[in-house]
Amino acid sequence: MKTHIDTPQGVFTAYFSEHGLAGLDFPAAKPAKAKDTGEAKLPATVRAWEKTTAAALRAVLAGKDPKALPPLDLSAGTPFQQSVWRELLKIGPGRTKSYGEIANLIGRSRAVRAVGGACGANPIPVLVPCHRVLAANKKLGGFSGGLERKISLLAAEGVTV
DNA sequence: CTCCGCCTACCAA
DNA sequence: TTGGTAGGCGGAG
Repeated sequence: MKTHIDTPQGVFTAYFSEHGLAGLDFPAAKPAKAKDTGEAKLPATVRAWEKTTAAALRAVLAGKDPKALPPLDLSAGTPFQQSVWRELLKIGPGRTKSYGEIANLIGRSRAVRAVGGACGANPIPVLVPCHRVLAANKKLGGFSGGLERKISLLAAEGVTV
């Protein structure tokens, strides 16, 4: 199910499955809709997750470490992608790693390019910090959500490239 | 099997 | 330094 989360950077859209947060979308470039009243119908569990998600999201956007994350439902990804995403969760605010380092950490030192693919397939940007992964030369690589966003997120954490 | 990608290391200008 | 490139790997069709 889908809900909207208000942040200083705009309204994000969160998707929840029966297992937890399954996806997150950046605010639409153009303001699609203004309000959402469907939240009143959400099950208590989902509302709790949403609350945690909102707090965590705002924390990261502010460059801080989220105290707690909602349960994440990464089941949509392949085993390889999930291992990459779990590795990304270990990167703290203001810290970065290269695609090659991630590859090493998950035991696929040569699968560098594949790691990039996994990052691009990340369904939960921001909370699963795909933006803290830079190219080998410590330069910006790419970012499916738009390089602008990657730059902003890093800037909020005090990282410049 | 083929094609593509948020990569890299390497080699030629 | 900049630019082109081939290798390597997982995912999608």
